[in-house]
Amino acid sequence: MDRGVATASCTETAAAQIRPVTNAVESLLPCWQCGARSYGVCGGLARPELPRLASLVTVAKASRGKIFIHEGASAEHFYILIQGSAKLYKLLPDGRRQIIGFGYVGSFLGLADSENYSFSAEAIEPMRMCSLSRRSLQSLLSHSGALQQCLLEVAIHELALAQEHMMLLGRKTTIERVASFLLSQTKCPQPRGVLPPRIRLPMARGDIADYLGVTLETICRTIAKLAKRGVIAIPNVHEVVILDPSRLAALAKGDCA
Amino acid sequence: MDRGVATASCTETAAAQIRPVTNAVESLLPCWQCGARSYGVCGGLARPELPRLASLVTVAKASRGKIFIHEGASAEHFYILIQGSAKLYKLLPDGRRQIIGFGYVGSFLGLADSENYSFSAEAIEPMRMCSLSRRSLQSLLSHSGALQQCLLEVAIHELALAQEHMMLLGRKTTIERVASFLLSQTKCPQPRGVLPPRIRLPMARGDIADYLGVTLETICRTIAKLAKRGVIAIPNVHEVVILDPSRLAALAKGDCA
DNA sequence: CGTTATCTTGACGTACATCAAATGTCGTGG
DNA sequence: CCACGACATTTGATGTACGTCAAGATAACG
Repeated sequence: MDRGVATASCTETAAAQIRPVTNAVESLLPCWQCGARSYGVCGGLARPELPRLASLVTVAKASRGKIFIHEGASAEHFYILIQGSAKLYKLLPDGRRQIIGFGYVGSFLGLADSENYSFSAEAIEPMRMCSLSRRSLQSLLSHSGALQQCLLEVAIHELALAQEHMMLLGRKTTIERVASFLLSQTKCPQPRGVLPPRIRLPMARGDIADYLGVTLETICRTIAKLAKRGVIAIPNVHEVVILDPSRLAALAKGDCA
Repeated sequence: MDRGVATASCTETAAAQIRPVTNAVESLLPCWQCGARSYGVCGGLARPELPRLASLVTVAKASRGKIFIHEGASAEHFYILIQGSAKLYKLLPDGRRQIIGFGYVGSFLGLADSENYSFSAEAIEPMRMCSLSRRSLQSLLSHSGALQQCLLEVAIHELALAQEHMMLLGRKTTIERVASFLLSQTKCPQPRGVLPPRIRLPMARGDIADYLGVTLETICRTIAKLAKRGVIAIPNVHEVVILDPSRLAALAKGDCA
């Protein structure tokens, strides 16, 4: 049913393709990669649906610190992150900030329940993303039940994450928050070839603080405490090694002191 | 297109109806009512789709205190609340509780991103709800793009609410939390004929506390403080009158002290 | 290699939790 | 109808986890 509309060609090395459609196809290659991971939108799409997606998507870059979604602005575009990472946050009038989540490779960003974004997004590291206009997404959705299904699953998953985070923010102590955070990071895309216990923290301490609802100083102290207790080790500021996973898990659930 | 398969019988008073199909239609009447409100799932459904929905739904009751969704249990059913209200919550092993939301008339409850519920739900008041098996919902979704669309919107709206709540739990002071909560309650279905400034709080103080991430005592003190300042009045424990809406809104956003 | 941002550690203050007791509310049965 | 008991709410007294302020150490960057 999908005959060769020049779908394929999916490796980085095959850049020497001739037909112009190739570029579009290439832009969607990362979606396949995301799909390999758990919750990318593209992961749920069947092969025949990808060309249409590819034809509507453009690849954009953002350097560290670039704010590419502005809370309150008209929600014209959606993004699928294909490289780097981002922080999503909301602000109060006086500048207090709550980071509501981080975006990694495969994340779908920009879902809003009104005409406007309800949060901002800023690149933590140099970033690449697929950009999709609102109208394109609507068109895709109306043509593909699979995509709709997929997006629903993504939204429901995000909702479950948000609920877990509410529990953290409302009821957990600082050490439980940090333990939970470190554990959750182990489930994020990690650089290849590194063993599971070592995790990368691309974000600043202040970002972790605003994500966990405490201050920067408290984050420092708590991470130091975990290290002193031998639960983790800190080779450098942006990496953590989990020495005692089960104890960390127990701490995260508040099972012990 | 759906002829009378003599489905349910659903109203308390009109049990003497003759044509079997009437009951089915009637059972879905409350959906129409929800639709009048903003975010009921049924609200987005076109008339021709309702009979199919009605044929798969059964009406259930729950008395005050009844836990009808158990965190961790297999997610076999979804519910659409048609009367009363409920609290949704998660627990930590040691009993700490975070209420992640309240359900009112029109709420769709039970969305889970795995085979199991990720939260519990308990009736705050005597409750009636439409119950829908997981397989029924899947069947409905596969037949109706409109329903899928609708459910996506509901999920996205819930997500936005959750994000707003994260901001509240992570960064707002107690008085800001209470002000935000009272304001949000003004947007919930209220008993007919009552003027907007008076809001009903069916839940206990302890529920509000677990929703806002503080203690019961702090809730009492803060409500009392708002009353002392003349922002609200408290005719009785389960009702609040907003005397100064703009000041309450300012407090909720942290705009002033 | 200097400049600046980020991180870490310490000293002190405070908003909220905890503990405790009085008061109010509601359902039940005498 | 009223009296009783159980439970919810309110208010007070005290403790503490975390925030705030400040200074120094380390890392990032041009």
